[in-house]
Amino acid sequence: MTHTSNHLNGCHDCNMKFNGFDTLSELQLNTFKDSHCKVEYRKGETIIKQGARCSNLVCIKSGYVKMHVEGLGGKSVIVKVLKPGDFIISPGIFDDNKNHFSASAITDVNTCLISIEAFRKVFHDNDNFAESVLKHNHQLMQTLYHQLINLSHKKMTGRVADTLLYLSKEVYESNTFYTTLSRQDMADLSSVSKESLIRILKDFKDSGIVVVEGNQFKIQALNTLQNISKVG
Amino acid sequence: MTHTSNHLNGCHDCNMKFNGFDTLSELQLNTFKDSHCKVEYRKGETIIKQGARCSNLVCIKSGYVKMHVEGLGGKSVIVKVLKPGDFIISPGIFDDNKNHFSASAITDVNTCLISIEAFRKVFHDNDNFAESVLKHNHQLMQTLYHQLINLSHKKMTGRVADTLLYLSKEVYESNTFYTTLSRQDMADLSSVSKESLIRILKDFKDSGIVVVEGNQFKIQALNTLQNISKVG
DNA sequence: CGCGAGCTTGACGTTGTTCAACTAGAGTGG
DNA sequence: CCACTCTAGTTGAACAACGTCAAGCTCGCG
Repeated sequence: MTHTSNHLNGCHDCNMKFNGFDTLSELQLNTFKDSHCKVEYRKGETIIKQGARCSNLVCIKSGYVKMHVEGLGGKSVIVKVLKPGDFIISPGIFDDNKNHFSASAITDVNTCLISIEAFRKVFHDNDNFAESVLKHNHQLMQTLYHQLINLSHKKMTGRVADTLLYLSKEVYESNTFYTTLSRQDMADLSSVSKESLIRILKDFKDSGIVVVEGNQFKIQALNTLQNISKVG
Repeated sequence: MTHTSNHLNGCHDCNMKFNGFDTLSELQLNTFKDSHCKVEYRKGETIIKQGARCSNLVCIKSGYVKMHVEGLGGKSVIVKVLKPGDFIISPGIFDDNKNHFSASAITDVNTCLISIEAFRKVFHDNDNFAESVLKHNHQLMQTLYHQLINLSHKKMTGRVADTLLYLSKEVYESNTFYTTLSRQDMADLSSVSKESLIRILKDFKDSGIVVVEGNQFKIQALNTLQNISKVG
């Protein structure tokens, strides 16, 4: 053994935090621990690059990460914002071994990287973990369906309202939040141009729906916002 | 046993055809066979209804099925067109047990329905099957990413070109094909209005890129079409 | 103090949806 | 066999939505 139990206590803690890791035996946790790397990314750094070979399962211990798909002409769509406790399984793991999206740090981020081999092994050994993984996948897929509807049927105001609600409910879990996402990021999350996002944010601000102070947001009229999101 | 081996020969054949079913043992195939129902749907019928509880894994033996997400005001997006050999695992199976999309027959369709319990059992018993399922999932997810890019970054002509290429390459596997998708369906697949789809189709026809005769299509200038798709 | 990156605003043109009218084919019932 | 209706497809014109461009602004930082 190259690792002692003591040396890895920190990592043991970090493994335990993730959703779906609860079905793992000591032995399986050790498989992860043996393969893991603790890596810290600075704000702005790319963690996963679309098109590159995928080599790791990325677990986020602290910080926030945007998961985005790069399209034509340098444009991209942000699919999801990840927070501590989330992990990223690249959808190429059992397929073409390539990443089909990118992930970038939007704050400084502490991660625990687990090798694909270790992941594969545990996936095969523990059917309950396999179920967790599939479930995790399905939830991501539901996010994607939701995004599809958003993009194709809602107009800008609805999508921006959705973004604010998403950040408030799912990501920062508070009616008031400070985000490190830039306006461009928020635009990518809503699939509108940066300028349009700004204009709509101003509208919301002028009509007293939200308070905006730079990157500090406060949702004042939750109902109105939810209604805008619903109607489109 | 309520089923004899003889009685189920037809079904044994049908199970064997599906991608990812190759890792199943005789015993596991029997688990599926015991739970299965042969059901025939007529063109236009709903096979899976979004929001309803999911009760089956649907395997398509013959015919074509559109998989679509229903949005606001009766609008919907078609995510994928399924053909013989494909199967549908509802993303709610290990989660909220609900369907997050609908599936409808666009021709008469023969299906083999396998109960979720049987699926769950085999998923847990056979780790290679579990891997197949995850892989299947990942491929679907890649389709969704692709769609996201399409919707947010490409304009109409690019999306319609994409639809034609998709139908030609992935679905009907030929440069000339007859589709049972209506114009509205094709519009939903491209996320444009029916009127816009028709206009663009006319443009393509007038510039000699495709030959359109009702629902019969022939792609003449593949390169041009691919280019339109690429540029957006 | 001046520079640069990100943010904001306005004006403008394109894109694509909506509405309405018209057409063609496929039943349906007298 | 012929109106009659119903649905799907098609076309045109008007309008709204949205992105792009260009300019000015703000704030942190050297």
